[in-house]
Amino acid sequence: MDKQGGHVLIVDDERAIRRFLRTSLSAQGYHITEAATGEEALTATVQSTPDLIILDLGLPGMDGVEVTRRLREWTQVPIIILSVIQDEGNKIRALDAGADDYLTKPFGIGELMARMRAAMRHVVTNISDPIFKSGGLEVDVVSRIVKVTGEEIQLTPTEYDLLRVLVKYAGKVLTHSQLLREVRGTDYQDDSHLLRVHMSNLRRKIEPDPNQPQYIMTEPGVGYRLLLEE
Amino acid sequence: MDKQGGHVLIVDDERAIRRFLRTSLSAQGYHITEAATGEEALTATVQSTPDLIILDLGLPGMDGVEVTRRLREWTQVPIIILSVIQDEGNKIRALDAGADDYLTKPFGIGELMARMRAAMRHVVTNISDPIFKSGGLEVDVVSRIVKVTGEEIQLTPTEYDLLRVLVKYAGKVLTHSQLLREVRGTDYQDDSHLLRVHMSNLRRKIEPDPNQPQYIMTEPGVGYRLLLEE
DNA sequence: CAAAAGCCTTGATACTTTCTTGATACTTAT
DNA sequence: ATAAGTATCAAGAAAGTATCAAGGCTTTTG
Repeated sequence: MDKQGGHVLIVDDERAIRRFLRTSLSAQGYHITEAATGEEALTATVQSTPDLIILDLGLPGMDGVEVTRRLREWTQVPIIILSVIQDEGNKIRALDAGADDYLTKPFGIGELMARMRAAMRHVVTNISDPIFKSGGLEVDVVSRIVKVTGEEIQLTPTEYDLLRVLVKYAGKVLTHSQLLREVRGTDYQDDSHLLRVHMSNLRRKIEPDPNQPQYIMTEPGVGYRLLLEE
Repeated sequence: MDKQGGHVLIVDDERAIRRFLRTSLSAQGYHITEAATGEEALTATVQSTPDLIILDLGLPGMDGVEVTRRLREWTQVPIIILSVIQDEGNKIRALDAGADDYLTKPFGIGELMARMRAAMRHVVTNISDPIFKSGGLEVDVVSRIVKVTGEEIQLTPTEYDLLRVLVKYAGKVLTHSQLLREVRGTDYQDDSHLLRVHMSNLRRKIEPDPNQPQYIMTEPGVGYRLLLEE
């Protein structure tokens, strides 16, 4: 269904199963990381911050339930358990340890992917938008809404894109070509006049006094930078 | 495990199964409401605001998938599907319609309860008001009735879907392709002309003055967004 | 079964907003 | 004072938007 599915960590001691999952999921646009043991799974979760974990129950050493428990001490990432064990007690233990779903092998890859989509839905729907704030400036990049001292501001696509890139690298200096490249592609990356016009329009809309910028600072000879404030 | 488990709506046309579930879940401290048909399920969800819904797939009339779809138009309440059908396609359809889990009969009551606990862990939000209001606009997403300043308005299916998606993401900017995808599927997501015609028709029906929209704002170069008021 | 009604889709056209370009003034450092 | 870089204004070009109307499809009705 949806391409660009996100990042999935596959934990299984059997190489064949990892390969099967990697192939199937990659084809659907998921980005894959693999781990073969429980310990590896824990470090891989920290390092690669997956959007979902597929976890085999029967790992050597630290088993799936224990891995789940350890993960749930600090993260809410969706976990889907795979297992050959049909036993109800096992399912209950795994789910109560914090797993989101439990699937017995053999399973259909279509069903697994449907359950993955279901598990990942929870995360997005329940978390409110991350909002960038600096002084009186607020940028909600999910809703695409910009406010200055509580008042909503209307920006053109280019102006908004410019601001979005500045927010993305807030506090850091962005060169003219970096900004142009991110906003209008490589073709325009030398047209700094164009950038200045758009920047002027953007400032007129968000700066209380464009002559004395409060948010977007000019770095002469280099580019611009968005000020970070508490 | 947990007593005082919350409020569960059981939807099944077989009285025996409803009774079995009611008995088992009541013993665990859950408060139970029952429904025998899809239509009853929809009204019961509004009236009793359950924390979780157990939904049989094979209902007479409106089936479980359709009930799920209708519920997901406005609420995120966890839905666990029960079914005698093992077929993978059925599972995928139900999960993609918005169900949280799918359990085939016969099932262990212990597993069901573990899956219920897992499903309820996700939810932070309560059931929202199924009637959206903003200024003089009222959208009842359960009965699909739209009113402007108290007057009922007749919308075509496409117009209603468009409005429903706008309501679902009220206050947020929706791009043309997002709107088209939710309303007509991925095939049409580039046909922005089509979107404009429908949007124009919708506005003619709900906006007092389509030249100066009060509800549906155009975000030039991006898409549309439904205004939130008080 | 045919006619009518309603809806979706497409094309044409007028309209609005945004982008780009050129001209001009300003700032800062040498 | 000059040169290089920066900011702003204004106008034409380009892109995006709103609306009307006609044709085709499906569903409802007589």
